[in-house]
Formats: sequence, structure tokens, C-alpha cells
Amino acid sequence: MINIKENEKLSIMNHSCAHLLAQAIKHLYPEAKFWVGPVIEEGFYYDVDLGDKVITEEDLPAIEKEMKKISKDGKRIVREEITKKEALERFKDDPYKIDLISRMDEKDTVISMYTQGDFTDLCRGPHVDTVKELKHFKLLKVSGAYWKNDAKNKMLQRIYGICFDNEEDLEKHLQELADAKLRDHRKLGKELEIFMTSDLVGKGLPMYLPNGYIVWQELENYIKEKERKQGYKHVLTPPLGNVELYKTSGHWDHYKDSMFPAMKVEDEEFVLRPMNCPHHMMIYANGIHSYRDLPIRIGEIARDCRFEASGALKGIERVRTFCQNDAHLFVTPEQIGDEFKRVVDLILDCYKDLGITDYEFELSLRDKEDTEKYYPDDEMWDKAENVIRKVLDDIGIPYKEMIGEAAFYGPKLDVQLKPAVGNKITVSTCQLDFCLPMRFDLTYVDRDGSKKTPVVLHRAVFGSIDRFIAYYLEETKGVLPVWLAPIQAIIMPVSSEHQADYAKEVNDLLAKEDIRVELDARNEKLGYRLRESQIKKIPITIILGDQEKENKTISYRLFGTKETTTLSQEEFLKYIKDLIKKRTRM
RNA sequence: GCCGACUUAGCUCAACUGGUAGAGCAAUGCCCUCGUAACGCAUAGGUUAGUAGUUCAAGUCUACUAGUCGGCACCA
Repeated sequence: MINIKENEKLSIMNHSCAHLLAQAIKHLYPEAKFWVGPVIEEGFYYDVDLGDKVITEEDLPAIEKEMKKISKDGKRIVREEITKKEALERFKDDPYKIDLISRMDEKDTVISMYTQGDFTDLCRGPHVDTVKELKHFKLLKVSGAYWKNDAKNKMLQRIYGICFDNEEDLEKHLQELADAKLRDHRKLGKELEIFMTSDLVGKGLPMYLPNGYIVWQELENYIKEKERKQGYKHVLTPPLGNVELYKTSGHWDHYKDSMFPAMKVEDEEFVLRPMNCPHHMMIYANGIHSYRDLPIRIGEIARDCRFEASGALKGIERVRTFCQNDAHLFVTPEQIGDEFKRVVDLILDCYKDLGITDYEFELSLRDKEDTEKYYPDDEMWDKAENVIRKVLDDIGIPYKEMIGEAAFYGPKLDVQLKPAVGNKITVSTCQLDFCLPMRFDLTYVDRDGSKKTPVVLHRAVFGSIDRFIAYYLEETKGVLPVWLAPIQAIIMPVSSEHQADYAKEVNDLLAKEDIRVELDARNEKLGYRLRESQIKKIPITIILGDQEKENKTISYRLFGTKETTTLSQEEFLKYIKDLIKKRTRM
């Protein structure tokens, strides 16, 4: 999907279109006051204050119509430069513009304004020459947005739109938006019976149906095997813990508002655990460790509960209970670089297995100004941030540095996966932590017999299994590779009377090999049953008629194709096992 | 949590400005025994998310509650 921000021409055009939108709003709602109207990856928006007047999606066509009208008039867009003092005078009745102007640096003696017909807006520019150039646009949605992105401020109304330089590109983009809806994991999850929710159970608490749990178990088995091969040991710990545990770890101070309220039982207070680090710290603390034992790698598919804001919940991507593919790696300071690299290697190895090719790395750093959020130890932070930088540079993968995105205890590397259509999802992560081991007094005995504090790496390849399933459903449009498919193959005798016995024979053959196979010998036309197998996105459909019965062969077609291939039973078994083993994407 | 919209049968959706819920698919039964995306016929299925209210009359109007969706804020 196009990124408007990265295209200079479209970026200017969209920015001008935001002004056009503001002008149209001013015509239709003269009392409107304007905040800012920037370009974003998906087009542009403008934040407006309309007092008590509420704009809904139904009002958008009328605004668009007014925009078209202004565009037809074809006024030039004229730049004007004035001093800060003049600007303050000129916009004195507009509190929002005054706010913007007064925050501008005194050294910026020149402030620019753009005027098109009866509308003037404060703006750095640049813009297109005339509003006539703005023809191929669409207003997409409205929503509330806090003034200055701060939830403590009042809410303005935000109107989103997008603009192209020709009608075909606009149509194409709108089609892509429609396609994105079709591959939404919430829609696919319902259609393919992956998961459900129930109002009575509670929102954000998904329940995996038999199909979904098959996907879940396959992913769990897969990642645990990968981890075992990298020397991880898996543990099982309780999904709740004493409040004191989180006070010790420091999580309580930072996140108590998003923990499910503590419950008091026999003088002890418990919370449902929002993360597994403290439990794993205690597992490390269970014994004495020598420098020879490190790295120690403790992994768990661990259930966590977080009291996410209701508005943040989304399918199985953002929920109130989920299972992290979590692990904590305890290393000596010298081992940090190597171990960090092994984690990145594991992540990339898994992506290769799963055919994931579109992703970007983000290095999340602390904001040095924010002394409240981050653990106060500049030396530690610098050291940690540099270690990660070095690993990334050594591996040679490009990454973006994100200031102020680190966890309170340390910097982290996040991997953003980009589905072919739709929003980016953060899945894999690797975080460096010098802080928790100290808070829990964790030690190892070094070569010289002295006690040292280990460093911890927190990491997750799938993030949460839940979120990964959401991502992979969208990525594959619900056509899961054979190894993950709830039903791997479906068998259809052409006639339920004539080949039922042979269909049963093939069914038993595959079932004996632990292939998830189903027999559809219903009294329906082949076309009817075939249509159903396509709707269910079953990767392999086996069709058995008199010819196959006669020759003891298997004819199959793959999802989305029309060709039929005929193999002997042995050949077919080898073929399907190979697909499963290689995790081939359909 | 905030702003806004939405919620009708298992699913997808209808029902003009208020007049007492309807279709396709799925399900069930019969028929058909069929070679690559829907054979035909019949049956059953709904206190229109919930609660209160306005009205002679509420799916439709109002209020509240719950959930969903689009954003904002949040995301260890």
C-alpha cells in the first residue's frame, strides 16, 4: 500500500488537500476553528474544533462536494511571509493558531501563510500552485483526537482523507482498503472458526475453537522445538502472583493501572500477572549459578492478563489475556553481544521458515529528558544501547531508532511485521535489562569466586501466540500452509455410493500418518462439496472417482488452483509430508 | 478510557417519512448418485443486543446499559 509521506509530490498534494478540506469546512461551518492538518502515511487529516457541532461520516459527501466546488474555481495558492509579531496580531482571534505561533522559535523571524481565495492558513508549506490540481481525493473517516495528542486535553474532531494525482490511483487505493477488510483476522477468524468471544465471558477474552487451537498447538510445538535447539529450557509458572513480587520488580509502580485489580486472600494480595519476568527471575534465584552455567535460557508459553483500555481491544491482536512466547536469557556482561545476536538469528530463522519477508527493525531507546519513566542510570543505558547498535551493525540489518520507546528497564529491539495490506504489527522483540537482576539480587559466581550480577535479555519471537495468529491469518489471507491448516486435506468420492469404500481406504491411510484429513462423502454434487472446501480454504482437496479406485491412485488439487494432479498413494504421502515438513506457503 | 457510528434468524443482509419482521446461504427432511465453486422441493428457525420511556401503535423515536466497528490516548 502506498506511503504518501515517502512520495514528495503526493505529500505536497495531500498537504494542500488538507487546506482545501479546512476551507470547505469553514464554508459549511463558519464557527470552525482549526488546529493542524499534516500529511500522514495514509494521506492527510485536519483537526478541527466545531464547538458543539458533530461531524459524522454522513456529512463527508457534502464536505467533499464543497471541496470539489472550490477546486473548480481554481484559485491560486499564494505564499506570504510575516513576522511573528504580525502573525500574533493577525490570528489574535484564533486561540489554536496563537498557540502554534507562540511556540515558534523567536529566531524564526519569518512566519509563512498560504492563502487560497477566502481562506488563509498558517503553514510552512510547500503547496501546489492552485487548488485546481486537487481533483482526485476522498474523505475517508472522522474521529475524535485529543488536542496535542494528550488525553488530558479536550477532544477535537479529526477528518481523514487522501489525495492522488489521477483517478485510477485513487480507485486502486480505495480497492486496496476494501481488500484489507476482507483479510482482517477478525473476519477470517469467524469464517474459519478460529476463535470466538462471548459477552458473558467478557470482552478481550478470546476463546479458541477446535480449528484455532490446532493452529495454536502447531505454532507452540514449532517454536519450542526451535528454542530447545538453541539451548532453552521450558518451564511452567502460575498466571498470578503476589503484589510484592511486582513491587520488587518495579512493575507495580509503572503498570499497576493496567494490572487486573489486586485481590486480597488471607492477608496476601494477588494480581493476575501482566508479564512473566518476575516469575522467571525467581526461577533463576532458585539455585546458585556459576559463570560456567551461563547463558541460562528459560522459556515459557505463558499466560498473561493485562487490563487493556476497552478502546484498545482488537480481535486476538490486542486482548486482555494472551500467551506470550516468552523467554529470559541470563548472561554475563561479556556474553550480551553474542546472545543478542543469537536471538536476532533465531527470529530471522523463524521468519525464513514461515515465509515472512516484509518487516522492519526498530531500536527503541530512552528519552533522556524523561527522568520519570526510565530507570535512572545513564551509564547503564548508554552501555546497553550501544551493545544493541553494535549487534545490529555487525549483522548488517537496517533499523530505525525510536527515541522514547524503550521499556522503563532497558532499550529494546522490536520487529514490525508488515502484512501485504493493513497495519504494521509488532511481534518479535528482544530487550536488554540491567535492572531486574539487580532488583532481585540475582548473582552468579565468577571465575575469581566473586558474586556478579547477570544481565537479562527478554525476548519473544511470536510476541504472543494470539497476536501471531492474527498476523499470519492476515498475511496468508486465511489460506494457511498445510502444517498449520486445521484440515490439511479433504477427501471427496465423486459418487458417495461408488467410491465410498476407496475414499475410506485413503482416509484411513492418511489418518494413520497423523495427517488431519476429513472425508466428505455427503450425498451432494462434487461441485457443491468442492465449493465448500474452497470457502473453508482447505489446502488440499482429494477427488476419488472410478479411475482412482481402479488404479489405486490419488487425484488432488491445491487451494486456489484448478489443475488436478494424480499420484500413486506412496507418492502422494511423500508429497504431503514434504509440504508439511517444509512449511510451504500455499 | 475519550469522540463518533453501529447491533435484525447460525452467517450475510432487507423492511418508505413509526402501522406489528423478510430473503439468500447454512440446518433438517425428501429427491438426485452426480468428475472439479452452489440440482430441485419442503420444513423449521427471531421477545429486532438488554432495560426503561414516548405513542393508539416502536426494528424504526428518546434515555441508560452491554458489545462491536473507525479513530484518539495507551501498548511492559
